[in-house]
Amino acid sequence: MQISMKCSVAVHCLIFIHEAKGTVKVTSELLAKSTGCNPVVIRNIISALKKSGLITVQRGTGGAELCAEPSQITLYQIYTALEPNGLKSLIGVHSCQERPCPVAQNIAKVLQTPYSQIEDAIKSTMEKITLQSMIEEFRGLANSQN
Amino acid sequence: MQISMKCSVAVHCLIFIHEAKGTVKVTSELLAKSTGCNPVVIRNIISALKKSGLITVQRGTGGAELCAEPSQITLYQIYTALEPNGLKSLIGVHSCQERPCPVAQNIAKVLQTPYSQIEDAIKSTMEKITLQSMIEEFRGLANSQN
DNA sequence: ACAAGATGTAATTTCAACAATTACATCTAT
DNA sequence: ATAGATGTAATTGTTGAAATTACATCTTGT
Repeated sequence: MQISMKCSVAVHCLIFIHEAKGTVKVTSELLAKSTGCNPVVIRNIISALKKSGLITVQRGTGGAELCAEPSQITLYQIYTALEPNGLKSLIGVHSCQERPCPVAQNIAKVLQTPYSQIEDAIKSTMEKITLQSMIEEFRGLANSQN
Repeated sequence: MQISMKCSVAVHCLIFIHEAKGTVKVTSELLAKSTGCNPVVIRNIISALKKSGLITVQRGTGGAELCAEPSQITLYQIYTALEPNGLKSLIGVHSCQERPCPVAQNIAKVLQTPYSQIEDAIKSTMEKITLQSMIEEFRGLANSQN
């Protein structure tokens, strides 16, 4: 599966939560309106972010807040919060090991090294991207919009 | 969508074609047996590789052969042969631009920079991986199997 | 105490993308 | 001509993601 929309929606939510701080109570209903997703989808994403310690959510009364400075939150943290299997799920290998052909029996192992290299490259790139940088980008865009 | 199984199957086919050179005629039927895919799926993959100039296929009589040295064929070439949209298709962004919220209106642009960085990282990693290196890996594994 | 408004999650439905399959036109060597 | 391939369009599963439904649980205000 792809680096799914979930990740984009999560970043959306985190920016929203940060920018709304002190002005309004951020509920799943509100985030659903902003992102265009269903409230339950939002709650699942929010729940995953919470389990990873990126945000706190006030049970019952509602309201989400960041747990850390945006400069300390990386895109990789956000991604892994949402994808328990991590980057493994990004690349697919066909299964054919039981077949009587030397290529079939070894293809999975042959692909392991290249695919790991790709995963590592994605990981280290994601680790360099912070929520802070995305918020700054957002503020620049939002200001020039007026 | 993911770096789909198609890519793994394509590498499988290319190794097969290379290793079979001079021994048997490599038909889509044969590749289908080895990979476990349907012959038509193989023909589509083979057809894409052909259009990119990586292999030649003898129309009518059958038989596929590499067009270049394995050391000159990179994983990135293989991948782009199969995915016309390239790495763009790997990362999904939710659409919410029409919504009356500054975050919603700008999120797509905010994500553009990070996602481009990820795509570039994947691309340059894939460009460093050659069919040659995968064939060597395969031969090492196949030999130690005996 | 209890109603209102939230979150947390399980279960189901919907939907889109991918792969498999069917079908058939076309090509090449014998 | 025919046998054995490739090239592709069209259709049919199949699978996984997202949306939705439903309901249990929590917190605060009254």
